[in-house]
Amino acid sequence: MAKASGLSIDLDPISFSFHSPTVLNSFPEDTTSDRIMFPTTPCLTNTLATMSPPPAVDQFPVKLNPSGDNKRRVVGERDFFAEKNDRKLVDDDGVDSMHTSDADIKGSADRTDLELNVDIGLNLLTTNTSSDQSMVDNNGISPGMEDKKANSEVAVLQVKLKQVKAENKRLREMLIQVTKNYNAIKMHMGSLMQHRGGKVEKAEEEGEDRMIVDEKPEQKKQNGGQIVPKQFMDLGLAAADTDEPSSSSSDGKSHHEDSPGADNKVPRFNVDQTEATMKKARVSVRARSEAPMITDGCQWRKYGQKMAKGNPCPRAYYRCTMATGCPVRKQVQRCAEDRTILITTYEGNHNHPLPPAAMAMVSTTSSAARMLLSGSMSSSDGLMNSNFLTTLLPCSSSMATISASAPFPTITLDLTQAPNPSQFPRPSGQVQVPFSSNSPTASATALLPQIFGQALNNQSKFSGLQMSQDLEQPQLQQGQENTLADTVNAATAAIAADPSFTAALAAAITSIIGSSQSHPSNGHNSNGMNLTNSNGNATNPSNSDDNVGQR
DNA sequence: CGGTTTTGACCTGCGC
DNA sequence: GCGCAGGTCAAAACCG
Repeated sequence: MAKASGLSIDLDPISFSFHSPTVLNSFPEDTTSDRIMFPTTPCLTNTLATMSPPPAVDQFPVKLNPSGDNKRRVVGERDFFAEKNDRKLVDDDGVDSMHTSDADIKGSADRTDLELNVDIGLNLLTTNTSSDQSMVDNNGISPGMEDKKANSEVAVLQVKLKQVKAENKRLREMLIQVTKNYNAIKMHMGSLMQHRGGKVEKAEEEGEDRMIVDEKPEQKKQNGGQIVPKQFMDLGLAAADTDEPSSSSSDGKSHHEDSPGADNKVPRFNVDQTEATMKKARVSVRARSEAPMITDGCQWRKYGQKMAKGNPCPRAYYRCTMATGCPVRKQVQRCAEDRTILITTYEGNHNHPLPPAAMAMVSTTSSAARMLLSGSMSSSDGLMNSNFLTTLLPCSSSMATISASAPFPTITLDLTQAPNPSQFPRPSGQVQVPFSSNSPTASATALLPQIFGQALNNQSKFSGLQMSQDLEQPQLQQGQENTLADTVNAATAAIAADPSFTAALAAAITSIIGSSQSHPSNGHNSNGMNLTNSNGNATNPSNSDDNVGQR
């Protein structure tokens, strides 16, 4: 799949860029760092190790010109040795135009190719040093053979030097691009943190008094630019792997137990804030299903049920039982307005390996939560949110809602048929992107996590690069918009036109892959975006029956 | 019999 | 301080 190969560099700029500052500063000297993930790096490193310093070529003229003239020879002169010894030697300009015909050149090139093949096997690079000169001169080898041998070495070195230069050039361009991306991300995060600072203060009063709220960008720079990278890494893989158990959002005890192991080099503001927020971030999925739960591949145990205000349907609480102490929980509740709609809300990160069937939903929740947090850190970050949504939606043929006003940052993925956005009340500050679709069936609901997982997984990989490019190259957005619009239209048309939902899903999945490879844009889609006034959960405020205690 | 579900009690945060 | 609502605990019941 495209996800696995070829896209790793382009689609995962965060991990690269965020690890890169140290490497970038030392590159290319620090070519052994495993943080450099260019596929060609090992080759380059080896090549540089054997080829550097390149001026080693200058040693050969000494041998090639016994007269003591140390002037450098050029490669084009090497066919001189195929001629009679009485042939005129090259002039001081290193050009033998008077005696070199086109046939000679071609013949020389052919020989060079042949010699290259032979000489590579001889490993001449490791045996021919300046200190060998006297030994070579005295070991009884005829001058002709010696010259020919040296000539082939020159050819080998010249070719390799060309290759190295070309690779260096390519890597330099990539390095420049990566550096740009990194700087853009750093700047963007700086602005996000500044913007976020005021919002965090209130949360700090709840007990996280060790956070450094007023940290300024200058202070971040003094930390070697590691703050932003570290934070994002923690949000990503680390969050899924190291999240400790009992991260109940209500007991609050875990908030004071998870800091001792934190990296002291990282300001607590970032680590604590993101960890605490990550635990509270939620991903809600709305889907039509007759089943009591949507199939997501995980094992759940119901630990509670409660009547929620404004909804006659009870809310069930589940906790993941695939591993002891897994902090992941979910709530399942039917929509008050339409009881065929099942609302599943996920919270937390699994602390154990997952079966393939569960990976999709895990990708969905973790990626959505990650994107939600990164996007919600700034209300002005329209790029992020729209970027996320437009990537998500081409495959979902539904509606995604980001709630910044809810108690916990929540993103709602609406997989139900919702041609009329006003059908369900929405919280204020939410962004909705309606898409036309056929209504998913209960069986289709089981497939949706896979689709979302793919989409969100892709999104999580390219978001950083996309964001940086958005910042640096706004002129590209128009073209990307077109690409996205095409993708959206194609996916929507495929879903709408095909009566077979399975076929439509295949088309949608194809569009996902295509969109990820073609750099989906953050632009507006053809279906538009609109702001609505609602508040995130599908409860009906007018239905104020107090059902608590009816259990 | 072990795992899961049910359900009343309890805890916590928040608004008034 | 009080009540409300959301969330969790844990014993009992249930199930395969």
